Amino acid sequence: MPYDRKHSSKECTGAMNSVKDALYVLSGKWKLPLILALSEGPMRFNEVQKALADITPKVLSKELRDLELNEFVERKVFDTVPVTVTYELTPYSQSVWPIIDALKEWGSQHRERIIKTRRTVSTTEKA
Amino acid sequence: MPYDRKHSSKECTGAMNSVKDALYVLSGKWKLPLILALSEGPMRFNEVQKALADITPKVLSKELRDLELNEFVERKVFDTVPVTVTYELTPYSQSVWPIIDALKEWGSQHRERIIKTRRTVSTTEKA
DNA sequence: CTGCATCCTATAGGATACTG
DNA sequence: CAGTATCCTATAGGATGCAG
Repeated sequence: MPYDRKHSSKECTGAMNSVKDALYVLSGKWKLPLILALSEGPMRFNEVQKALADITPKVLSKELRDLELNEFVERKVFDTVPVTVTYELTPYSQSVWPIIDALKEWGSQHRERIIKTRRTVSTTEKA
Repeated sequence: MPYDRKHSSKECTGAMNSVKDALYVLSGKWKLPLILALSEGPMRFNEVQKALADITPKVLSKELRDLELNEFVERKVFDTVPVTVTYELTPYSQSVWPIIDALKEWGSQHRERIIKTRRTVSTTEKA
């Protein structure tokens, strides 16, 4: 069976590692949607939660801390009563925009074609 | 920090759903790397396994079936002895290339900055 | 060679309740 | 308001062995 290799596997391995690395920080159910949500501007904890619709505080809290760690998000505490906390994107976070954009584009164009292999209901319809 | 990313929350919700949908099919540790690997041309099961380096047959098998379900990959069986099976990308799979590309680009540019929050070692170094 | 069966672990993610 | 604490489930992912 003769196949033809399109390019060297060396190149591919490098690319593979890059993709894996990116995936490492950005994959998961919430990271990218979270960044997308925050692109509207600084938001408070509750507002973010509302924007994400179905995320629980525990998970949201963890995700935000992860994003903070990787400097995508900055957390600001205002000494009011009661305390006010906002989350906003860092300039650095702009670097992931192409990814979100590609995902958004793809999702909007192929939504109908998607075959659900898991039972998790993602968005549009609930049952 | 002024960004230009402000837009109405309506738009944002739509975008969010698109992103979630895309993530639904494409997220996970292997889907995208797998597609990247197969971009070299048709490969046999063992070859794919080698290309992915550290994936087990069970997982590989499942991932390939998922990709097949969503028509990113076509499985071809050749009636030889022993049987030969190849996997290759469908034309449709090209639609996800922008995503892989964005990921690859981002990964290669920000690799050094990544903070590992989990102990899973993704690629470049083992410990 | 291809890849399923079985068993197992880790972790992502969630429900619910509660606190400074 | 902004989370944390606790408990829990599902799933991703892995190890090993075997079968067509």
